[in-house]
Amino acid sequence: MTTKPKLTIEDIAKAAGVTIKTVSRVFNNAPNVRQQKRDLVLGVARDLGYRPNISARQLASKRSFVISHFHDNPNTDYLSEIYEGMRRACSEQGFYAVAEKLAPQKGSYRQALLDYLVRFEVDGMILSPPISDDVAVIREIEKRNIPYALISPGKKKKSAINVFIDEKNAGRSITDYLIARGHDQLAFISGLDSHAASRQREAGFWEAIEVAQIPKKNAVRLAGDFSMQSGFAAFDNLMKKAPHVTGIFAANDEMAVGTIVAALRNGKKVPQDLSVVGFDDSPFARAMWPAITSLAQPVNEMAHLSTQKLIEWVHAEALGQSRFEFSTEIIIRESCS
Amino acid sequence: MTTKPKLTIEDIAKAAGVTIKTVSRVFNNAPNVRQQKRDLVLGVARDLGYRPNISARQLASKRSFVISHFHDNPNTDYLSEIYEGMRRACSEQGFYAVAEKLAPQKGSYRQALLDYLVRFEVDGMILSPPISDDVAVIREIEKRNIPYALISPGKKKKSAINVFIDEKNAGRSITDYLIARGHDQLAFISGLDSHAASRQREAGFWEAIEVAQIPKKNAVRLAGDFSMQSGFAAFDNLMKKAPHVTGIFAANDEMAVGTIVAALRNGKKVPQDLSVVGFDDSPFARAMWPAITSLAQPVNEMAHLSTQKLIEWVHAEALGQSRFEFSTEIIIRESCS
DNA sequence: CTGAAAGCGCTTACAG
DNA sequence: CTGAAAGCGCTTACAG
Repeated sequence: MTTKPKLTIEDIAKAAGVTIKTVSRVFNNAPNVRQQKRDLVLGVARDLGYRPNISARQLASKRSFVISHFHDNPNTDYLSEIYEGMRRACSEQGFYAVAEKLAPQKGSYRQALLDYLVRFEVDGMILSPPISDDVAVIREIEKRNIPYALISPGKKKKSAINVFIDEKNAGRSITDYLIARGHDQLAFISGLDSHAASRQREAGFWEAIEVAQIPKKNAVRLAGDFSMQSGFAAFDNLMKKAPHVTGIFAANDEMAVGTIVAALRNGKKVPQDLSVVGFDDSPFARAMWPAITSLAQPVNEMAHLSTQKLIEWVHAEALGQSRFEFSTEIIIRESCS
Repeated sequence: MTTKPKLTIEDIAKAAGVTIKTVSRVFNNAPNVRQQKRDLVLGVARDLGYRPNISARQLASKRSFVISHFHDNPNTDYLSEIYEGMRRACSEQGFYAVAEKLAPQKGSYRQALLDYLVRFEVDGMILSPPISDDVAVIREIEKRNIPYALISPGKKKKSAINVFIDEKNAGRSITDYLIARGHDQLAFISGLDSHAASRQREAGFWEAIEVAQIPKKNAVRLAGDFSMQSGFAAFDNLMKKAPHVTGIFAANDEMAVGTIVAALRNGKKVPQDLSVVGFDDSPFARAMWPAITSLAQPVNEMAHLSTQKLIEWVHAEALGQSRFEFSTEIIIRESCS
């Protein structure tokens, strides 16, 4: 590409009347610079349109300035929210965001991760479910002292950044919502058991039932795996096991969609004959007809904060606060009456 | 992160008994190295586990080694296929793949693109629909002499890499499929008119009808915008305008899903009462119930080839072959009888 | 065609 | 706390 006369750290130093060391410090958020000088340098840099050269920083500092999200999850809506949150935080701080999909055919997570870590020498990693609970992966990362963040882990790690919602409480509140609308014959469609979130959401479901003093026999658990197909199957199962159920809580929106489609095929109207609520507030939930009432978690913000805290950790070379809980909300639409 | 003793170009040069210049040439696919020496160097590098330091290359060569996909398209399945294809090609060649989502609230494409180009100094860009037909964006890229590739452009550019399928022919062939199954009352649900692909698929639809000598009045066009909601609306429209239609070709799978859901809600069975085919072979098509017969295009491969050719262009500093057509296939499932 | 050296734009010990 | 200098690992003119 065409190279216009590129500003260097020296140009800024001269223009601000300081040494390049000071400029370097300012751009690395290092201590020992008076606020006044910091503002001066930043002002000059902004006026001149200076941006530090990433390659030079990488080479000199032996850092990669790469934050990587390692994942194996077919939910592209979820993944793209994470990527977008990461990308925002990275771009604010002069880092690169990389999303690495694990190709299952390539062998084990562990081997793929190892290859990856050796290759890119990332400065920080973000893990999302189900990898955020993969002890072998976490062990490899810790062995290399790479700062990392866990999004929605089943088990929080003291030595990592943990960003999460209260899954149980979320499951509880959306079940409370079903109950408040008058439903007392309920079903829960689970996700994959390997995702801690599914188990926790289920715990919330049962808690709501207990608190509302609904007899346990009036509630049923249907096994799913987060896929739309498992939502179809769950509905079939429901018709066999508990056809009297009127309120369903699916552990994610895709299964809610599957359940609704299956219900329609069987001549049931949603929400008149059957109320269905989902989880995630995915584009799906908005797009479906009827649009799906769903519990929303701020995935984009969670990824953004994870990345910010990760970058702070990289700079400070020490982990600060390690737990960050986000709140959720129920987005009310038409699938539950 | 922990730094193990890092191999440099000098270590490889010594081990192979050549100068660092030769090693550098080998890793840049530069000419003037005998095949024998090339193999020797690559062999030594592989044995020792050497990888060139990207930052050093960037700094010395003034290249960024970044290939960027600039997009504004809500279809995350499509986007993730593109990203994955790019990422594979980049990782094979020591480049970075970056996906940049245009935040619509930030103002015009053009401004966002400018900010972006200045900021990252990318070595190559990939544009996908609808941006692959945005003349203002293309003008800015050409002004800066940045190599770029267009995925599925409406108008091919001689000065760019064009990777595409024959959209019209694809639309023709899936319509032929509907006709061959005995349907002679047909509907086409269009996508956004700003996407050339939708117009071309429609042209194929009408061609098939003409060739099959089906009276034009037996076919109808319903306006959609690629969203699931527009599929719902299209079905409603269809019931008003042409309730006798039995075969529907939706310009993408999301609209096919919407149409099917709407049909189910209205007590119609798919495919018994209504056959529906889609386009893209998205995860949606596979997951729906009934699973959707759809025209598949190899998006991942298209992105992979675009990126490979882009990197070749960057290295050679000249554009080679500029047009690459991919073939498509119909994936037959249950939504069309 | 090949070799020795300068240089890319930063960061980081190391003296002062 | 600050300044001058070395150095990160490559590529690229520039002499030979």
